[in-house]
Amino acid sequence: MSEIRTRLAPSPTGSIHIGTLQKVLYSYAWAKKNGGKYVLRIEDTDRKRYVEGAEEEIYDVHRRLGIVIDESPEAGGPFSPYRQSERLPMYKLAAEKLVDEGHAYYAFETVEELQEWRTQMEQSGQRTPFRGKARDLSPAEQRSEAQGKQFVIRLKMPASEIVEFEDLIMGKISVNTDTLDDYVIFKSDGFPTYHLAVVVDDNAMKISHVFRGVEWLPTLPVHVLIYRYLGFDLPQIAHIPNILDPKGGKLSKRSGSVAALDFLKEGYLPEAIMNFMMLLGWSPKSDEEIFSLEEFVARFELSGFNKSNPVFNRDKLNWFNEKYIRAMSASELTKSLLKWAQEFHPARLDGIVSGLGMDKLEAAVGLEQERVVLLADLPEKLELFSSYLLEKGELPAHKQTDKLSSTQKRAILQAYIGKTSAGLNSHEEWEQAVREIAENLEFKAGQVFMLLRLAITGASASPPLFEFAQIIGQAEELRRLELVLSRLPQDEAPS
RNA sequence: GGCCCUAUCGUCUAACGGUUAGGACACAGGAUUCUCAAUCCUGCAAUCCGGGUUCGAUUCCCGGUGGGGUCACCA
Repeated sequence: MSEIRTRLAPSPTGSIHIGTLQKVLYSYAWAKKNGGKYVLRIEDTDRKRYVEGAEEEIYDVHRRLGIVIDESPEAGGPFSPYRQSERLPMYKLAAEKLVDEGHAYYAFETVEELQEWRTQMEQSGQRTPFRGKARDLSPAEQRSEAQGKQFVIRLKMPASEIVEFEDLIMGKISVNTDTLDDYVIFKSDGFPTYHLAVVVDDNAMKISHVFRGVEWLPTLPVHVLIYRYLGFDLPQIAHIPNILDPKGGKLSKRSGSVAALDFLKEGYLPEAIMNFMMLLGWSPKSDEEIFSLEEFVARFELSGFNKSNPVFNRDKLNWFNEKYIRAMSASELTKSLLKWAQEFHPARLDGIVSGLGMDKLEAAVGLEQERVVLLADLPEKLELFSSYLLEKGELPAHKQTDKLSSTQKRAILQAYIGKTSAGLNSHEEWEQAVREIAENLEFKAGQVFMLLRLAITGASASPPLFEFAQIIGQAEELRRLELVLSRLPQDEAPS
């Protein structure tokens, strides 16, 4: 069997869409599972839509995901160059060959004429496939007419032919050529269109399997015909269903990010994003759901695809992210957080880091680890440690402490200060002490815990108090308590 | 509108003619608990509709309906 070679063939026209991650994942996994190569080819034949920096982002995203590209413009390879704009002569040759053999022809309709033709079609409520006027001229006649004129080269659709193809995911596809236009394969600017370039390059680069979006299904017969006319063998092709927006239609910004990098910026981990994308449209034989990239590569097979369009489900993505965050050690998570902040939100963590120092930061992250969904949730939580929310404010109201008078609150806080100053060295000892206070003063334990939480953390939701206090240190703990005490109203009618 | 693809809980999906239609997310309830989480348990919830084929259809065929794609000198 010949080598398994897959490719990603993006156009450098903007940010990498989250959906193309699926093509990356499936292409990469299939190549690696079979000891083959994953190659990147840049399809930059549209000069108008070219975006500076887009190619760099493609490498960047791969690096962040930990996916190594075997052959690319950057890495080189045996089939260089890997940018279509640098491979122009090959397409021209192929196009001329098709003309010579009667499978393509020079067409002279101008853009305006075509536009007019389309409007006419639209008005008549019909749309017959386009056929150029020069399609039946001989190659020689076409070329002489082309002298000094603008022209394109169009594929000459055969009459009433049923083109059949076996798709890896969709199964048998069949289309009648009478419903297809004479597609432009070579533009007047000297660049090929996708249809020609993709066939020429996949063949030249010995691509064995193609994973691409279903939007290519309607033009698949065009590609099949070009392969046939050029005498090339067809690769195996899998048309991946597009991901839909929860609100209907294709995934769009109204439901959040769509660019892969934006998800990273939001605080999703690469592992979680990949894991989520793997399973949108593909599933393993087992019920397992958590896969590292390596595990996915090992398990990936072509039979697990679903044919219909999946809906993007953020709750599930969030669940994956939580799982991955919890699976990390506190120190790994701290590193990820620091790196994330540095890249996407510089200065966001500065106050926290300088306030806590690295050791305490890591300990605090460890405490908050089970309470966050995104990396982005962490800074706010960590601020409870590095700065006191009640520096200038009042003790927050809470249903558990509402019924306590100032005098009662004062009694509790003073009793606690007494105990904690004497030294409480373990979680158990600490908890025992608090419960004793509640018992002695005849309050519910819950009330006492909540009052202390409010006073020490400044918030009604926090990590366990003893562990929290350990991190901020006894001096800071006492300072916070004294501050609250000093602010409690002196006179108050008993409730 | 023409052409192409598609259809199992709200969502992601499993079940390659015979299952109490399975799992996961979400949701609800409970256990645990110093709050918030986490964790564990339980529950709710699906084969789009109509015809065939068959002893028997989620599964095969046809039609309808819904969804998606495409109809550029863009990919």
